[in-house]
Amino acid sequence: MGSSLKEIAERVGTSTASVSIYLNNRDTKRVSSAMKKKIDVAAKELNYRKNIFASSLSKSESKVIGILIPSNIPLFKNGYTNSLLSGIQSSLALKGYSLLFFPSSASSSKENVQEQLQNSAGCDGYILFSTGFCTMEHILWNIRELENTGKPFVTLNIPRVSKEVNQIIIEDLTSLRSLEYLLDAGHEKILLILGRTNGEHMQFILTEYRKILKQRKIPFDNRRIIYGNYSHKDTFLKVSNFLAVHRDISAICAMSDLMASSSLAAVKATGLTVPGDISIIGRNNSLYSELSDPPLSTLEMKIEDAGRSAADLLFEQITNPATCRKIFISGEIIERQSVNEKS
Amino acid sequence: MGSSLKEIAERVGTSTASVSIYLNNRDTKRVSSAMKKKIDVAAKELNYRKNIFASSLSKSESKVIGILIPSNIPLFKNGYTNSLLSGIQSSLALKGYSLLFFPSSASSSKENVQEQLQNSAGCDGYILFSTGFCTMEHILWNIRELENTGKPFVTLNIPRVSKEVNQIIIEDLTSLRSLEYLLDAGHEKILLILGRTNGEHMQFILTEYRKILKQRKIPFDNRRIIYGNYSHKDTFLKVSNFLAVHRDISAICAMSDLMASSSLAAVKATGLTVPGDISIIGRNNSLYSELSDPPLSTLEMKIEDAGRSAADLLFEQITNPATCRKIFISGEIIERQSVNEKS
DNA sequence: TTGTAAGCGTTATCAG
DNA sequence: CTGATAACGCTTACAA
Repeated sequence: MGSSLKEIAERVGTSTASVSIYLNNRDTKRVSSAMKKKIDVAAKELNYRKNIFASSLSKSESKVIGILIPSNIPLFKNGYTNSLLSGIQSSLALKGYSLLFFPSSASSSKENVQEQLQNSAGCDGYILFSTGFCTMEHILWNIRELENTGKPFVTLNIPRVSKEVNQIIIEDLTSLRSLEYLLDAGHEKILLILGRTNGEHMQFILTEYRKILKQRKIPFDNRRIIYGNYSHKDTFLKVSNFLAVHRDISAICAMSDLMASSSLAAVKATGLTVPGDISIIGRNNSLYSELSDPPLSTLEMKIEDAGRSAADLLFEQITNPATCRKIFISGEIIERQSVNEKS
Repeated sequence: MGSSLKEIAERVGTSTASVSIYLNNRDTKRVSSAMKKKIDVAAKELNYRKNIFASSLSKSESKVIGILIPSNIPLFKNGYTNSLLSGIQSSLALKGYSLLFFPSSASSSKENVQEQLQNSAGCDGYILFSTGFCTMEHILWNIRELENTGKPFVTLNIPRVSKEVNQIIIEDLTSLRSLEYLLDAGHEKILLILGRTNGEHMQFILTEYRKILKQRKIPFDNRRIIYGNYSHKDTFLKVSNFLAVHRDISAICAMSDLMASSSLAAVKATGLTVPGDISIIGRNNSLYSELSDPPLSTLEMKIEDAGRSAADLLFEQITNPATCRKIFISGEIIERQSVNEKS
């Protein structure tokens, strides 16, 4: 039952100072070994456990990292975000840090982060996420809020920002490397499957898309873009509808493995074969791509590495504050059996 | 920069008490509206944010729930655990609770929880997970540790325990309902694909397995059990090897959708068809089962519901401590296109 | 080797 | 309406 240092001290007849010091450093010379034993016994009997709030307050160091996610949709549902988190946690846990996830009920991504930050003072640092829903304006606002805390923080999953902030930049977040891979394989008529119509990420990708087409002198055709909402059903339906009308494409480039899988299902359903008639490439190297029949080639984005890097960078800034850094994570194409050379 | 109530109070010429009370209740009558405005200005200028550690210490209430996971392998990697967490978070966030994940470096599940608990006093409650790796002995030990904290807690993902503890019992964790479904469809020679050889869950399932076979007067055949380690490669390999020798089975019952998908791939690779030659059923109703070709029938376990229930029960125990409760979550079979009636 | 006491930032009580 | 002040439980000088 919530015992305190004071209770232990009283029981063994010493000061809280001695108890605290011993419990935090069993090798201390400050406490006699007789007293050490007594403390051990009392601590066990009283079920002593350190109060993290008292300790953090006293030390002005909490070993707690606040995770700020600008959305109030349920956490831990998105495979992509989970990989990021997994990377973060695996690295930070080694260094003895806990992770704190705040509640939020606001509706905009801006207010969400603000709300989470409201009761967060005392954390040793923060990691700021962004999602596909965020606009650049909100992202910058959130960064400003975070700067005002005076605590170290790093941003993750956000397109490159000119501001002087610690950033892990997942290059392929805004690249179309997988599209270029198809292009290099000789495909020209390609169906592009994006996630959502809104959000900053997709804007970057669209810009990139036009740039690539221009470079290769391929006309831009609005009809060859589909928004699959990262949903199996949506993607399946939209690709099916597309194929019912347009059979002239030779490849599909999807911005997630899930949507690639769904496209695969749609292609098969129309009687076409992969990669015989249509080549498909996904993104993420998630299990979906590996389990598909045929296994899908994909753009592995090194998401977990990104999470780990974020943690490492944050740790660096906490222990030894230095000038801001931007770290780039670049992925690679995983070749499996869903892409053919186009002759 | 970490400003405090005191700074605000000094700047506007009042006491910390007034500032605190106003900031926690904007409608208070204690503070004059003139003073309210001044406080607002100062709070904004100084970037005031409440220190969660000081506040929690003072109130003896933190609005923080500790999540105890008896393993130090990276979190957020397992789809099953993530669903549980998602359910928990979605419910607890509504009630204003934060989630705290502690680091741990120990090797045994018992020491892990102990370590996490060590610095955890001050949380308002705990949720104790168990994994397939835990033995019953460790689980019970962990529960005892938790009882010693005197704080409310609920256990999740643990087989039913006779002790008086709050428990969310996921019935299908230890059921073989999907196997019975195949049996009911007329299949008798069934390949059972379990996860791991160790851990308490699988022991329960094995016991259940023998019981069911006995009831139906089907001989137990050790060779018809494969351990897929929840791994695609392992499962694919082992099922392939199995089929190379034994072609007499008519169905496969896998304890995860992933392993079901992998089995499907293996079956197809040998030239057999699903469900023509072999029926397959998975477990979890994850996207894997939906995306497979053909889509796999599966046992939906209502994992997220379990997480939500855990959160709700914990909240109930925090706000209005009562006698312990055990809540049962039962799943249902999702019928898709991978199971045929065996004539 | 040990005890005393100040302080961490909030909240809550109580007297005005 | 308001200001002192004593908690909350722990850490850390500083003294002894």
